[in-house]
Amino acid sequence: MKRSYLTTPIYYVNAEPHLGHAYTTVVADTVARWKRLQGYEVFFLTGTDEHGDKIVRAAEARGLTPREYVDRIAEKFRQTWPLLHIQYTRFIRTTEPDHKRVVQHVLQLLYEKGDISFGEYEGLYCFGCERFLTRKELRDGLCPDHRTPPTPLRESNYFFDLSRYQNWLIDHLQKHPDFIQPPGYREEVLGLLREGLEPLCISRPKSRLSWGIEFPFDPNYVTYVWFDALLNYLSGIGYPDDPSWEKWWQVAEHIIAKDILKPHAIYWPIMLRALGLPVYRRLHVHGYWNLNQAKMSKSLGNVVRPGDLVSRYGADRVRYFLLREMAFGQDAEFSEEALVLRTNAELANDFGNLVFRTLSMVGKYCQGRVPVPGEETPEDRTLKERLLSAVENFAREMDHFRFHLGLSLLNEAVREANRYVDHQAPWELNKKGKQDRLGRVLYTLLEALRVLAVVLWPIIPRSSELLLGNLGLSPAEELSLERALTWGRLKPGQEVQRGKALFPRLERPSFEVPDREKDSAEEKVEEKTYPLEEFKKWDLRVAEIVAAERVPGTDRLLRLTVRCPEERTVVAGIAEHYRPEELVGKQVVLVANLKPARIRGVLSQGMILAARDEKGLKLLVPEETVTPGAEVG
RNA sequence: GGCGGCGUAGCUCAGCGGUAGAGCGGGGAUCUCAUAAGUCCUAGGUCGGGGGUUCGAGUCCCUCCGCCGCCA
Repeated sequence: MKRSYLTTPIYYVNAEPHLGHAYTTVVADTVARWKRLQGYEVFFLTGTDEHGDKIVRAAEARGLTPREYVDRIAEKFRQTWPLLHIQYTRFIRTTEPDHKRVVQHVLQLLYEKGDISFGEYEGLYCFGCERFLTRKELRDGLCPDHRTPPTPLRESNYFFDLSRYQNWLIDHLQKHPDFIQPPGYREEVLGLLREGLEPLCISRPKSRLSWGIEFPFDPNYVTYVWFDALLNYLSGIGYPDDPSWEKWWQVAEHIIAKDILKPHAIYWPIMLRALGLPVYRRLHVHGYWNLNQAKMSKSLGNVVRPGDLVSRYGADRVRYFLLREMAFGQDAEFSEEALVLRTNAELANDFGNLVFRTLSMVGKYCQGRVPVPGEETPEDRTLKERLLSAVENFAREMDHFRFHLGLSLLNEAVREANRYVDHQAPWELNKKGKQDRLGRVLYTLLEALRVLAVVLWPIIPRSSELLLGNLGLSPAEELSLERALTWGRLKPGQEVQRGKALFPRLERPSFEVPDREKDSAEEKVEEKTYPLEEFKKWDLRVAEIVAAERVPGTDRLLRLTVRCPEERTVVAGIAEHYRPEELVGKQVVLVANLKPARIRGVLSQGMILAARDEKGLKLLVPEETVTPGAEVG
């Protein structure tokens, strides 16, 4: 059995999930699905990193214990991934007892081996920040945050001696050129290694930080940062107790963003080496998404929340854009405008429309059944061969994480198919009653759709499965690369559905700030009707009320916490009509892109819709329960 | 300060020694099965500035300018 073990980093829970997390995880999920298509057994690990003083401070700022805080944020991560159709095998948290045991086991082992030493460290400590500052961070000799001089402080800590393994690692990198990909990052690591490695401080005294994993041989210290976090890749597959960990570890591939290259490319291999374990097989490093604010709608704000994007554009569109727009390894620009333009052009106009026009013609000309194909002509063969060869090249690119190149190859094949439709003109064949020829042309197109649906599954899983269903096929049967490439699986006579458009074309958004004066002048001459585009500016969604309480000192105001799907606070003037306790659990309609307003000291991020007449006020609610965040329109 | 990367058509980028490319956007034409979608034609950009190597340089070397990483 071919196996694959893929990991994302465990995400640090000092912030909520953002676009960068989403990208890494989408990549991992896509590769996992790609491997499954090829018949691999896959273990896909993701999770959260939950120790450290930043967590303690973030928790304090919200009046929570670290435990309460990490539970809350970890849950947000866990809930975000299904929205993007991500299917991981296991979600690991560094605060789990199993993980703690592994970390302690490893610390003990390395301590006994002599790789961990105790030593004194001297540095500049800021009591305000509760941490040591590097000289680089200082501004005019002062702490940049507190504007106070740092205090020189000595502290004893445990250190992991990296330098003993430096030459071994250089050697390993030279013998395995594709250990770190793309190659630019390998060069960077070799550069770092040539400069020499300092001992890595891996502890914090408990007096200063208690939120961590205790050293098994010294209860006065806890582990710090990387030692704890990196080991998740082992504890996540059951190391050392569950014997199956080894079969996964042999094929481990890590996917990370470039900001954590050093720990993954240097500390981690050395830790593994010190433990006497084989190093992972490969490290895949990607770049950053730069947010182009000018081309973003206002309501998304500074941090792009994956849940927001999905509720606006749908998971498949978002996944496609992320993989298509970024050359893996390099930085890329993110904007909603680019997302709309790209997915309109490639998913709606080219691919979606090819699907729709083909199924539509089969409906009209063949009674909605797979036609009996007539004799194959060179044109048919050419389309088939170009498509299959595009898929082969796509496979090569996918294997190398060059998703953007792979997808552009499939786009070329889609264009080829659109050309084929125009040249063969099935509507002409139908008029002239050339049934055999018509059957062959539409059969060829249906087969092309089948192949595309399967190979696109790793990128746009939901749409792929819908399409296979419309073709009268079962995804469970068809989702195999080998089967995809076997031409002629569709059986004449089988019923197909046209279905709805897979990727409805989106209006091109307007991101310019509206010119108020001009708008109002126009409104005066216009009647009080507005084009549809006006309505589409409003982001209306179904929100579920998870908490409600009166705003103190007011008669009319309630403070609501809603899920849509992210959590928001909304102030609503409905206290005269609804009691807080009867609202919890109710689904309502939220205006999600209203400018936030502070009402009685509470920041309200949206407005709840209600109808009012002489009898009072009634909230607008969906007829049946829907997914929180569902679009209203 | 050290190491590295980048700067090519309006936008996003490919090209890495031999007559400047793609996609999108824009402009024009056309079919009508289709999601105002498809298909066809169309962009004349000192390839950041300057110098050098070469028969010949976005493509190699040097230097300057502007961005951006990593390290100290």
